[in-house]
This record gives sequence, C-alpha cells and structure tokens, in this order.
Amino acid sequence: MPELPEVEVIARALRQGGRGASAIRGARVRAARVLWPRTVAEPTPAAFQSLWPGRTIVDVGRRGKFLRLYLDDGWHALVHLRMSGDLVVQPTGIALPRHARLYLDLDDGRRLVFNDPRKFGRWWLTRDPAAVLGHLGPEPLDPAFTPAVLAQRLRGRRARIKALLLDQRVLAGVGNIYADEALHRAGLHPLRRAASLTAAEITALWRALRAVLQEGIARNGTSIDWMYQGGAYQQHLRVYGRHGQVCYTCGERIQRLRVAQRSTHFCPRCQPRPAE
DNA sequence: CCTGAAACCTGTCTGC
DNA sequence: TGCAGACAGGTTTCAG
Repeated sequence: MPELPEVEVIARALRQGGRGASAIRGARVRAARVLWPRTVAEPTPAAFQSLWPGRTIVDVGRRGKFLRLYLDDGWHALVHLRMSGDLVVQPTGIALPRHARLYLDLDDGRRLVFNDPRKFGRWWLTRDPAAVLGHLGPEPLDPAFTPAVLAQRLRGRRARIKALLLDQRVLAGVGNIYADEALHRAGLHPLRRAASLTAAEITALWRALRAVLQEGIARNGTSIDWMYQGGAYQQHLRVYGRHGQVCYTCGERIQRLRVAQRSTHFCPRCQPRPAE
C-alpha cells in the first residue's frame, strides 16, 4: 500500500492533523497493547508494552517508508506499514478495526490503532534508530539529493534500473508504483542496466522521480483506504495497473512484465527496450 | 554483485 | 454457485 508519498501524508496528518485525522503530536501514552506479537520487531512484545506508559510523542516524521515517532528521553518508535499497514486514531470506546494488530491508548481518551490485514507491518521501539534506518539511501525529495547523487548511487551497477529503484539502500522511499511511473516519465525501459544510463538519462530519471513523488504527496497518495481522505493520485497513474490500455502519451498499449519479482508496467514505444 | 525463489499473511478478483 | 489460482502498494533470506 504505502510508498514514500503515502507515508508522508500519514506523518503529516499525525503531526498536524487535517482531513479528519487528529494530530497525536504532544500526546502522552497511557498504555500499549500488542495483539499480534510478530508486529513488534524490537524489543519483545512484553517489553514493548511495559516501556510505553508515560511516554510522550514529541513529534512525528518520516524516513524512506518508515514512520518515525520521536518520544521523550531519546526513545524512538519506528513503524513500517509494508503492504497493508494503516494507522487510525479513534476514541478508546469504539470497536477496533477488523485487523488491529497493536494499539496505544493516549491520556486524552484517544487510541492510535495499527491495522494491518496481511500482518507484514513492523514496529520498533528503540533508543538507537540508526540501527534500523542506517542502511537507507538518500531521501529523494531532500535538497541534497541531486542528479550527481543519483549518478553516484547507480555508478558501476549492472542490475536493471527498476530493481535498483526498489532497493532501499540505493534510494529510500520508492516502491513499485512510483518506480514504474518515474521510469515511464523518464522514457526509460525498466530492464535497462543502470550502468548504461547516460548523464542526460540519469538527470531525466532524477527529475521524474521527484515529480511523481511530489505529485503523489500533493494528491494525498495513491491509496484510497485509510484514515485521511486521500488517494487521488490513483486517477493520475500513467502506466501502473494499466496493462492492455492505451498510453496517454503515444497511444501504444501498455505492457506488463516481471522484474525483480514485481509486476512492471511500461509503454513499449515511450520506453524502448534495450538492445542487449 | 546479481537474479530468482521462497517466506511472511489475508483479502479480492477472475476464470472455469 | 463453488473453487482453484493469480495477484496485491514490501522486505528478508537463501541458493546458485
């Protein structure tokens, strides 16, 4: 479900409210309850529950696809939504969502619920967030992320460009949807070897990545099924999920293939296949 | 270093 | 209608 834009929209809603989601910044946690033990990656579920009471959520941020809760005393909660995770703020009194895996009860009577049908999502509660986030590549929307940085990350890599865009060590936050959209916008075939890209092509890819991610955020993400009323980007996808349909740019039929075990959508005319 | 397969899970949709 | 199979926005681990 969530890639960088979706996680960013959730982080903003939790930080400052809006779109019906109430902010949790500044809230104090009364208790934590783990309903599916494997949801907690660190520490043990029992320790997780006993460490929460009394802690304040000082701020909310994002790093790659990780949601980051800054707590007092140097503690951090890191949340990865993986495929189907979702965060909901609701009154303590009402019924939990169907796939609630963990929740935090706040002093003010609200409850932050982690709902996750497929159970892939993970939480960490730690004083050493770098141990979890340290391997991540640069933030694509950070001013420090320039075409030169992207070129350096791809230098000497013979893997297919699509696979590298999905590799969080190369670049943090891009997932299957935005990778396909960016490659189409840049006119690059997903099977191109990274090392074969020219400087101009890397710059085009850099521009395309930033554009699709920013547009995703501006439209509140691609998904439609969580707390904030988002998801408008879904109507703006140019290749993802459109195989068999007509390319808006050139009229050719969008095709689909498998790259790095992921469905990959592209336009055979806009994104010419490498000679190789 | 690179690729592919499998595993972790549940829900939904498609085709027969 | 029923049921098998494919597929899903992610990541880790392992084999070759």
